[in-house]
Amino acid sequence: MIELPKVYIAKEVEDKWYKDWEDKKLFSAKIDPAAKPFCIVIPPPNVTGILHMGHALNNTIQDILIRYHRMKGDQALWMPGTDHAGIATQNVVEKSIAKEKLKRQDLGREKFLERVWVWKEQYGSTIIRQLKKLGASCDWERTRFTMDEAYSGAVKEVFVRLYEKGLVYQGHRIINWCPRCQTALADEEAPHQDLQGNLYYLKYPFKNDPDKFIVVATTRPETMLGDTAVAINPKDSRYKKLIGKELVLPLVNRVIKIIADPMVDKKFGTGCVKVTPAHDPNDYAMGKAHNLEFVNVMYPDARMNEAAGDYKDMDRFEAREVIIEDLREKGLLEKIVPHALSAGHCYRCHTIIEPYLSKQWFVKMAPLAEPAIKAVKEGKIKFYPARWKKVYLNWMENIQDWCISRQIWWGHRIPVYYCKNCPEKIIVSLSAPEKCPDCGKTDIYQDEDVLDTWFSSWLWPFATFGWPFTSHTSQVTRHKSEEELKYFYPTSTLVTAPEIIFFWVARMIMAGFEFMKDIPFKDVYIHGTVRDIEGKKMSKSLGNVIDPLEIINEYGTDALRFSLISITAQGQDVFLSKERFEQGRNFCNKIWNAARFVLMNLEGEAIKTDLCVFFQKEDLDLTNRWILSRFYSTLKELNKNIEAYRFNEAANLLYHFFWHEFCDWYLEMIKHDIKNPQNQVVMFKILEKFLRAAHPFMPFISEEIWQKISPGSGSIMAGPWPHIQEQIIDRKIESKMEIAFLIITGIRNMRSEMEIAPALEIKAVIYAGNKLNAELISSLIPHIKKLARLSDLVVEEKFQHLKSQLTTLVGDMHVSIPLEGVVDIDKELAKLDEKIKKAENDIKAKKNTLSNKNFIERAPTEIVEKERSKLKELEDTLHKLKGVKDGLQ
RNA sequence: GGGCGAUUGGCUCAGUUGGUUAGAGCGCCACAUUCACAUUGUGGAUGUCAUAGGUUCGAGUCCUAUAUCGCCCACCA
Repeated sequence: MIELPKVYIAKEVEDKWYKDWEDKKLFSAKIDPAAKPFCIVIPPPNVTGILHMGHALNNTIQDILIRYHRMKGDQALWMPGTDHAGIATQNVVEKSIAKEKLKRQDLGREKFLERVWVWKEQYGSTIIRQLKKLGASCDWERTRFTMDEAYSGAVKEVFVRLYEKGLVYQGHRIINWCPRCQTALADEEAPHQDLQGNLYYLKYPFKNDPDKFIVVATTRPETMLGDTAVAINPKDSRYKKLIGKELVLPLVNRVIKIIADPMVDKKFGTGCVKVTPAHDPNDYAMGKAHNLEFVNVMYPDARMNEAAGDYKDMDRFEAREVIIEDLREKGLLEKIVPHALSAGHCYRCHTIIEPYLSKQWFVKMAPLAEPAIKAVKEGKIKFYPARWKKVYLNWMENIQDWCISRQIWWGHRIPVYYCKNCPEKIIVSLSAPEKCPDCGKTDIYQDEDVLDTWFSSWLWPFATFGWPFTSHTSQVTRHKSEEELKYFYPTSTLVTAPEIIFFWVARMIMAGFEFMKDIPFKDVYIHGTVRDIEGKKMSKSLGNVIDPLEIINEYGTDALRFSLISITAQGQDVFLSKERFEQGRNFCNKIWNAARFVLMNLEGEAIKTDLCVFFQKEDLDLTNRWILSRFYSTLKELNKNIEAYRFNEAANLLYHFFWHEFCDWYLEMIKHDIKNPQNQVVMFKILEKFLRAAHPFMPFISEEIWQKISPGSGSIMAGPWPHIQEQIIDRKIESKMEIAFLIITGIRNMRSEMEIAPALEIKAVIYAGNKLNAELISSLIPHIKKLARLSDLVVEEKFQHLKSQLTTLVGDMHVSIPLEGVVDIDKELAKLDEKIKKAENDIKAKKNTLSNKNFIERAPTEIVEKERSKLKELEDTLHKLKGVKDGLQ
C-alpha cells in the first residue's frame, strides 16, 4: 500500500521534477536516423520580456506538441532562445541609465552597448527561468540569442548576399519616423490608430492678387512650412484655369506654384491640396513627379528646424497651435472642422509617427515573396485555422519594400563601409575592409545604423542551427551542425499569435526559400490573444493583467496549463478571469485523489501483472471491458485532436474521461469489489496510461504520481505514449453500460423527486421488455444496486402495472420503484394535494391579473412579460405534480 | 474603403466534412458528510442557437441579406 497526502500541493513537486528532467538531459534531441524528427523553434521572446499569459499559452501549446511527439518516439527538438529586440531593449536600458541622469549620448556608443550587454547578462535570462517554471521542455543547451556571434554572422551574410543580388538597396524616401525613439520603422512597426483630429482650412494668397486666396485643407498644419506647391485635380473645372499660377506661402513667404495631379481627390476638403514633399508619402510622390523642392522642416525629434523660421525649436504639436493662431491673426484661417483620422504609432512607445524624408536601407520584397506565396497556395505550408492563409496571401501579394535600417545602437550594425575620400563609394562586406578598393586610403568608417530586429529573427529556423556555418572553428562541429540542420529542417510546426504573421511568419517563409531553398516549417498554428474577462487586451497600463507566475504560485503550473488550454478553442481569443484556474486546480486534485484511492487499495501483485494476460483470457467483466474500451476510444480521439491542433477538445476529453467516467462511474462501481484481481489490474493500468496521456498537458502531477506508482522505471516523459488497442474498443460494450447508467440515473432521479433519504435502501423492479435486456441487466445487478442504493433489484421481462409504484422509461425498459412502505403514501398524497392546490390558486390569481385590461395596458411590458412567464411556470409545475400523483395512486 | 471574426442557458465558451433528445465549466436550487477527493458526491432548473429569407429528407452547422460588437489592413490630405 502506497500512501499519498490528502491534497496535491503543486509547489512541493514542480521544481523537484523539473530539475530532475534537466539533470537527466531528457529535453535534448539528437539526430537519430531511425526516428522521425519533430522540431519547433520557439518564437524567441524579447530579452526584456517577462512571462505574461500570452507566453504561457503560446509555450504551453508548444510544450504539449513537443512532449507528445517525444513520447511517441520522435526526436523532438524544441529550439529555445531570445531576441535582442533592438528598440525595446535599448529603451529599457536608456530608462535604467536615466536614473543616473545619463543619456546614451553621454556614454557614447561603445560604453552604452557595454551597459546593454551587462543588462542582458543580468536580466536577459529572466524569461528563460520563467519558461522553465511553466514546464517548457526546451533543449536548453542549445539556447540561442539573436546577437550571438554565430547568429550575427548569419545576419551579415544575409545582408551581403541580398545586396549582391540587388535585393538590398539604399534609398532616399519618406519613411515612418518615431520622434521619440528617433529611428526609422518598417510599415508594420507603425500601426495605424484612429484619432480625433481637425481639418484645418488654410488660405494661401495669390502672388499677383494678394486679396484672393486658394483654400487648402490639412490635418497637419505645421507641415505647411514645408509646402512647395498646391495641387488640384487636372479634371477639376473649378480650378483648371489656376494651374501654373503662383501663390505666396503664408508665414514663410515662399512663392509656390499650383500644379495639377490626378492623385488629388476633388471631393475631399476644398479639392486643393497643399504639397509637402518632405513630410508626406503622397506629396513626396508628387514632388518627384513635378520636380518640386523638398523642404524638411523638422529635426529628428520632431521639433521644428531652421527651415521653420520663427517656429524653430518648437515641438510639432506646439508649432501646430502657434501656426494656427498666427494664421488666424492674419485672417488666413478659414475654419477648423473636427475630423476623424488615423495615424501611425510607434509599436514600441506609441508616439505618433512622423512621415519623414531620410536615407535608409531597404529590401526589395516582391522577388522574395514569390516562392513564399506559391508554397502557401500549394499547401506546402498550412495555416491553422485556415483563415489566416487569406490574410497572409493578401499581405504578401501587396508587399512593400522593407525598411531595415534603424538609427539606434543596439543591434546588428549594418555591414556597409564608406571611404571618406570617395563619398559615393559603398563597400558592403562581411568584415571591415582595411582600405578603400578605389583610392586605397584607409579612412574607412562603418554605417552608423543597425538592422531591424526582424531582419535577424527571420533567419531563426536555420540560423539557430549555426547556418551558414562559417564561424565554426572545427570541421567536426561544423559537420555536426550541418547534419543537424539537414535532419531537423524544415521544422514541423510554428506556434504563434496573429499579430506576428507579417513581422515574422511571412518573412521566415521568404528567408527559408531564399537561403535554404525550402519551407521553414510545415504547419503554422495561430492561437488567439489572451484577453481579460471583458475582452480587453491584458496590459499593465489597464491594470487587468493576470500574472501567470502568480497563478502558478497559487494553483500550480499544471492547473495553469490545463485551464488555459481547455478554454482555448482553435484560434479563438481567450477571455480569462482568475477563477478559470480553479477548474485546473480542481482537476489536479481530482487526479491526485483518484490516484490516492487506487494506491490505497492496491495489492502488490497488480502492479506487475501484464494486462494482456487478461485480454487473452477474455475473462474481463463488463465493467472492466467498458472502462478499457472508453479509455482507448478517448485516446484515439485525443491523438486525433492533438494532431489537428484542437487542444481544448483534447483537454476536455482527458477531463471528461477521467472525472466522469473513470472516477464517477468506474471507481464507484468497483469500489465494493476492489480486491478482485481484475479490478486491481485494470484500475491500475488505466491510471497509469491516463497519466501518460495527460503528461503533455500536465507534466508535473503526472510525473509525481507516476514516480509513486512506478518507482525506478524512469521519468514518465521518457516513456512511451500509450498505444491504441483497437481490439479493445467495443461500441457495443459501451452502449450496454450506457443503459445501465441511464437506469441508475433514472432511479436516483425518482428517489430525489420522492425525497427518499439517500441512505435509505429501497427496492426496484426493472421490466426489461425482452430476454436480451433481461440478461444484460442481470449481469449488472450488483452495480445498479450499489450505485442506486437498492436493497433489492428484481428483473422481469414483462411490464406489470402495479399500484404505488413510480416508473420511469429507459429506452424500451420500465424502471419502477415500489413506494409501499418506503414513503407514507397517504402522507405523500396529502403533501402533493396541498402543493397542487397552491399551484392552482396561484394560477388563478395570475390569470386574474393578466386578464385585467388596465394592468396589461399600463404596466411596463417587461412586468407583463414577467407575469406571463410566471404563469407558464406555474402551469408546468402543476402538470408535473399531477403526473407524480397519478403514478402514486 | 476592403477583409476577417463573433452573436448558443445567469456568466464564459465548446459544438471538427449538415444527421437522433444542442454540450461543458462556473454560478444557482435541493439533498448528502465517519466512504479517495467539499478543490467532493447525487439530483434539478434555465436555450424560439442575433434577425429575416433560402438550399435540403434534415440546418446551431451551408447560402444570401440585415443588425450589433470586436479585430486587421489601407497613401483620402
